Amino acid sequence: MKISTKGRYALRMLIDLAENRDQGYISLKDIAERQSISRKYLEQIVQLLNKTDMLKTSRGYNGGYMLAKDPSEYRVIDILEITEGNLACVSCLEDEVNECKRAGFCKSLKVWQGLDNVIKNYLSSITLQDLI
Amino acid sequence: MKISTKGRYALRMLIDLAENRDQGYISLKDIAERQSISRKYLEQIVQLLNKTDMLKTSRGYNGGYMLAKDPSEYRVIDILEITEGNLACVSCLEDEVNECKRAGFCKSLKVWQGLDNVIKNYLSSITLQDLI
DNA sequence: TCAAATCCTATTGAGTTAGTAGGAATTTAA
DNA sequence: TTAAATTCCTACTAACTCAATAGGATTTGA
Repeated sequence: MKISTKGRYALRMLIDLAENRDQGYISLKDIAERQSISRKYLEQIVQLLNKTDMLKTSRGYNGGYMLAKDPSEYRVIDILEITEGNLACVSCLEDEVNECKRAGFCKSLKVWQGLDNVIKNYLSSITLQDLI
Repeated sequence: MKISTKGRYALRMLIDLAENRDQGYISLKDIAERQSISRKYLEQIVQLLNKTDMLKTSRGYNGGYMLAKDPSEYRVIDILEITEGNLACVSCLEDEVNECKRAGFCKSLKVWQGLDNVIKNYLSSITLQDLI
């Protein structure tokens, strides 16, 4: 029941970009140093974010990344779903339709549905704006 | 960010015991069959619960397990902490005192503290009584 | 042209998960 | 007294995930 380094580092990176969003493009080298994260590992994580429209990128000399939108438009839940994968706390809640044969009579299911709700409600309520 | 089979199976086993608590000692064989869980695996999980005062045990012929207390006294959070280990959503929140060097200025920490709170509040609010 | 940066993909050691397996100890019924 | 049914204890393992490391291709500004 742990958030992995991918999700944690991604959030720290985006907070860093939000804090420095008046500085133009920020290189991974700078972020990696400020955040004490391996630059090579951060490269992989940023590619996950880069598949979405969250970031603007500049390659080559003086290149780097910047936020594509206002910090208030980055919900923590979206950041984590991109980097951690499905946030469902049990696998039978990963899909829209519960495929588990026991779903119809499973007494424990309501625990997981409720847990899923409080987690997702909470993470939906926070944006980068709240963290800088 | 998943609850493992240990926690899920333990909860299902205890719900089963709560539902059948007027039937005397219930064998793992019966529970394993009703719940479609490997008996041998369930043996390991029940030993985790058995280290606490949650269960009464009878060995030998016609032996089995029963709840030691009223279902309302079994909080889901306690069941999961015993079987899953520490439920903290990030490792820096596992101990009473946060040992992370970055804790003093980490902007992401408040996300994890808040998430930890909503998870633990929710899981503390549910008992076996609510699930039968 | 060179240096600094992103982009892309392969590999790997360590740890975790979800069991399987075998047998010892205990208890009751026949 | 013996056999069967049960818990108790511990070792093992295949598959998977995590957290990087690594090497180089590509792009771009000075």
